Amino acid sequence: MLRLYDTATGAVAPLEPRDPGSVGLYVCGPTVYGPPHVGHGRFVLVYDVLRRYLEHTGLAVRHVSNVTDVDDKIIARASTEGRDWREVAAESEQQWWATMDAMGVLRPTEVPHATGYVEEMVDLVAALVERGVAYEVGDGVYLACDAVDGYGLLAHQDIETLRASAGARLAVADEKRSPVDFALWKKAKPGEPTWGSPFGHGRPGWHTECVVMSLALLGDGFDVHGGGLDLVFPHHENERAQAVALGRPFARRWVHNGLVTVGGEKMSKSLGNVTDLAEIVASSDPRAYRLLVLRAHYRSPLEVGAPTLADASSALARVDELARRLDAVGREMPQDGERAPGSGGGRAASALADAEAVAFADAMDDDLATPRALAGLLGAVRRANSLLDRRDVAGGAALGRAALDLLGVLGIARRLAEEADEGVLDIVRRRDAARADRDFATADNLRAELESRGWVVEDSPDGTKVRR
RNA sequence: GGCGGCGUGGCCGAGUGGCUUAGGCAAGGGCCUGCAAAGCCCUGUACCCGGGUUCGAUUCCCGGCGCCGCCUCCA
Repeated sequence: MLRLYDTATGAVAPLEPRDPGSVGLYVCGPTVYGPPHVGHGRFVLVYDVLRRYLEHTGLAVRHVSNVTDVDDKIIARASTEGRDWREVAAESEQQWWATMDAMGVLRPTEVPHATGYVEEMVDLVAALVERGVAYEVGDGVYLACDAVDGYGLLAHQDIETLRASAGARLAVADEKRSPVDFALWKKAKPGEPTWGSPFGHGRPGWHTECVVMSLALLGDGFDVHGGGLDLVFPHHENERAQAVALGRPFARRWVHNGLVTVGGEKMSKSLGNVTDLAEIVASSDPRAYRLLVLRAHYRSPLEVGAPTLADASSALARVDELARRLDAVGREMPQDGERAPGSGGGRAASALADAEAVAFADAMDDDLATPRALAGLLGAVRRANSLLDRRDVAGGAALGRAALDLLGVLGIARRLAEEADEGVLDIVRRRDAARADRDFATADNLRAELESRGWVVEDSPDGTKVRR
C-alpha cells in the first residue's frame, strides 16, 4: 500500500481510502490568466504520476482539478488589454490544455470551473454567517479565524503567532477584525464581474472556491488534497478553516509538491526568471521534463534549466534506443518472446522482470520515491541492453520490456518512431551501395547529408539505419 | 522575528550509523566499427564548518556559517 507524507502531521502514513477500492484526489489547478510555466508543469506531473500509480495498483481514481476562471489577475489583465475577462480566461485555459496534452498529462476526471459554482459558494458563505463564524463589513464577508478549531494546523503555527506575524507585516487598512481573517465574499467594485448574494453583489474569495468545489465533487472527508508547497498557507489553511467552521470533515491527507527553482531561486515575475512551459514542450521532448521532475523527490526543490533538461534528454535517448532494439527483436521472435524456444533462459528472464516490478512498487509505495524507482529502471535498461549485446535475446527482451512497461506507468512511454521519407531512404540506399563498394568517402558524404537533415545515422548488420 | 526545509563528487540528484556507500548527465580509458553513431565494460574515492554521542558519523545531538520557501497574490 502506498505510504504518503501528510503536511498536517509531518509524517508518512499509509493511504487508506475512505471508500475501499477508490481514491478521491483534489488538486488545486491554475488560475487562467497567462501561459503555464514550468512550476505549473511540475505540480501537474507530480499528481499525474500519483494518479497513474494508484490506478496501476488497481484503485479507481477520481481526480478533480479546478480551473480558477475569475480572479483579480484575470480581471487586471483584461482591463489593461481592454478585453472581456471571460475571453482572457478562456484563451488562457485553452493554452493550458494544449500544453498539458502535449506533455502527455492525463486529463483530470473532473475539471470544475469556479464560475460554475458561485451559487454553492454563496450558500456556503451564508451558512458560515448563520453559524456566527463569518461577519459582513463594508467591503465583504470575512471568516473569523479565532472561531476555527485548530487554525494553523497546516502552517504549524498557533493562531496567535500567525496573527502577530500578519499584523506586523500588513498595514491594516480594511475592516477585518483580525489580520488573519480572510475574505469569503468580495463586494463588487466598479467594472468587475459580479454575482448577486444576500451580502450584495460581488464575487467569491479564492479560498472559498476550492473548498466548495472539492466538497461538492468528492464529498466530506475525501482522501487527498494536493497542491504546490506555496499553497499550504494561507490557501489550504483557509480552505480547511471553512470546512471546520461548518462542521464538515475535510481532506484526510494533505500533499504538497516542492517548488521549481531557476538559477537557485524560486521563479517569480519580479526576478524575471519565469520559464514558459510551452517553450520547453516545443523545444525538447516533453518526456524529458517529466523525467527531470521524477528524478527528484516530489517534495524537494527542483532546479530547471537548459543544462538539467539536456541531461534528462540524453538519459531518455538510451531508453528509446532500447525500445527500438526490442521492436527489432520482436520482429524476429515469436510474440510470446519472453519464453522464446530454445533459449532456456526464459524462466530466469521473467524472474528478472518480476524483481524489477517488486523493486518499483517498493520505491513508489515509499512516499512516491520516484528517484529510486527511476534509478532501478534505468539500471534495468542498461542491463537489458547488455544482455542483448551478449545475444541473450530472451533475457534482454524480458527485462527490457518490464522496464519499459514500468516507465510507462510513470508516463514515460516510448516515443513513436518517425518514418523516413523516400528522399531520405534513397540516400540511405546510395550510402549502403557505397559502403558495399568500400567507397567510404562517398559513404561519409552521404552520412553528413543525412545528419544535416536532422537524422541520426547508425550502421548495423542490415545496413544504414536512420532515426530522429 | 515565527514556521518549514536544505547544504552530497564537474553538474543534476537519491540515500545511509559500518556492508557491493543510488541513478542520470558530463569526463577519461576500453570493446565494437572502414571511421563514426548507438550500446556495453571500466575509472573517479563526495558528503558546509566546529564540537558532542559512539568501537565507528556524511548519516544522530548541539552550536555556527550559507542558502531557499512560507508568514502578502503565487503550482
